[in-house]
Amino acid sequence: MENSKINKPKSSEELKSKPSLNFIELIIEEDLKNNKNEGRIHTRFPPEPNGYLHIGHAKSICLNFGLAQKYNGLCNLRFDDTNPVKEEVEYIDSIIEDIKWLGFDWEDRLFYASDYFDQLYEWAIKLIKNGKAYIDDQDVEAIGEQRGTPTKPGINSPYRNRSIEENLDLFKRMKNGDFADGEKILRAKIDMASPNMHLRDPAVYRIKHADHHRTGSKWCIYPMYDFAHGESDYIEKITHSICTLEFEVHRPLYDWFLDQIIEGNYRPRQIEFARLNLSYTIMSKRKLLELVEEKHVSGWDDPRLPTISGLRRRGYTPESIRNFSDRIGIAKRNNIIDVAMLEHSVREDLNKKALRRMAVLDPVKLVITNFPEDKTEYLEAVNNPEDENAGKRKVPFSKEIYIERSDFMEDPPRKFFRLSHGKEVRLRYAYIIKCENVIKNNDGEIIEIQCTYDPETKSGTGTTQRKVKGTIHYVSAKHAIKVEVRLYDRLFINENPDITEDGKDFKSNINPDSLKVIEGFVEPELKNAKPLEHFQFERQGYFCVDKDSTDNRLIFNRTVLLRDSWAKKNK
RNA sequence: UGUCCGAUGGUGUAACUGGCAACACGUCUGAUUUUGGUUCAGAAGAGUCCAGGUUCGAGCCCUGGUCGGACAACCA
Repeated sequence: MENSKINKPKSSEELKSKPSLNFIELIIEEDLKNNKNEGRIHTRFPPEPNGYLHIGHAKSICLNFGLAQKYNGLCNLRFDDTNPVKEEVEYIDSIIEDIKWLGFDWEDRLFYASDYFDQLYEWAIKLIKNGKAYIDDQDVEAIGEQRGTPTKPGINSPYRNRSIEENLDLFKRMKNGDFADGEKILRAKIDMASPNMHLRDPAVYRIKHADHHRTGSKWCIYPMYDFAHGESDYIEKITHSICTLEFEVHRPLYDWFLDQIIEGNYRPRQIEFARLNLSYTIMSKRKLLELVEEKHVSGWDDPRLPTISGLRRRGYTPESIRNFSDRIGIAKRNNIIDVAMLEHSVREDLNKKALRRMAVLDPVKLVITNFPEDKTEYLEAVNNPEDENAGKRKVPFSKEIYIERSDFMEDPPRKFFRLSHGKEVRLRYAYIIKCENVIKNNDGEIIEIQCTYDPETKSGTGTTQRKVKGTIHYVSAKHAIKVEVRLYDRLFINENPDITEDGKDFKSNINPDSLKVIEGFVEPELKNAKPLEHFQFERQGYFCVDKDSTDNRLIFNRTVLLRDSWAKKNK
């Protein structure tokens, strides 16, 4: 009878019908099956407002909000604002803007840990009353010394066995402002010999005479993360509290604090996953701050930064970031994702959406000698071959045009499909031209290319039998708009910017050529382009209008290059 | 002489309660193409960290190693 199980193949139908789940979804589905927490799924995204959100946060946002959507649950936005000296309103605003932009909605569930300060204070008193917390008079150093090391147990504080009454009184006086910062601290009474450092009587409440962005001067004591976080989850009825791996060691403490207050069957569960790492990118908030403050970049929204606001300004779309998040998956092992994956996600999205335009970024003048002097022809051009609804436009064409310097070569290699002496190419949407002559200046630099065109080869007439291998883009000289173009490249030279020579820090790996500002010519259709609009400059890449643009001067940011198998082959 | 976590192609993620490894990115061919883009067709690339064990059968289970990561803030 056992044999019936032998060699039973999986049918491909079976495999298709079951989309693979990540380990968190596996946990959720198990919980659902057991009707845990009445079958509710409730997650939260809990940023600390001490910096701008980055692509790593986007992973977490997509995870938390995505899980809620998938399982018909809810996801709260909760600011973890328990440390007033590090947190600022500017960050709150940017975080809200970024999550909305990514396309997620917390409805009326915008919360702050500071909303719960009263309740948290009550629970702290409960801890004291139950003999689970005490006031320590020692300073940071003394407490640090007593904590031991991961391999050496700590020792008890001399204040560990104060009476409950004294603790209660002292705690109240802490709250009332009778003590200076650091003079007293409330500690959980757990186990100074625990192999888990976080269980060695961790801090619960510390004194900070600082105004809070929401509670003003009401408090001069503030709860620590470990205490506030789990209890806030409990207050909000969160079922799955998802955070990154470094909090794994905190989980026993998360559970311990919960144990002190929990009533009934409902209980939130902390689950950890591996944070996102991207090659050639720095993700640490502290280091990003450093780049901003030391002006290595123009600000938090510098298009070279992996911040959400930077990516937005660079020209990334919310869809591309969400798709990226889906693609990279969720697991517990440390990872470094190739930025090529991110770039693929934008190209994929922008290919479908971006209107095509012609732009010459490194211009050289080309004169069509047999084209009438004052004539302008308006040629019909497709706005987006991937989207019929995008329509068409007219592109001006005249005797003098600009083409890309790299589209002409005097000594072309094999398989060079562009212009060279005596060779022909098609001008996109226009005619086939033939190079007759080249004019150089005294330095040997080409300043003008002279060509003839064949009027019989006009695009779209369908009469042309002649085939040419290459098609190049151009902009009519007298119709061209001069614009600024910011060419971005990766901010760091190293795949892992943290690997440096001895004595140097990650900033020694900054790519000196991460930004090149140039002037180029674009077709007149672009005249009224608005900030954040996306375009594909044909044969070059995707570009996005920068917010620094004015009526007189358009500025484009290069989002990403087009794939270029020719360039790759010739590397 | 600690505790916790992890280990699958170059990268990342899968493989449902064990049934000889799939998908995506990347790479390389070729076709199509008025974007050297897109699209399409195809290829190469791992035998799952190591050693044992259980089993008809192990990437999945067990034991022991190895390697990597996290933890000693009155930060989150």
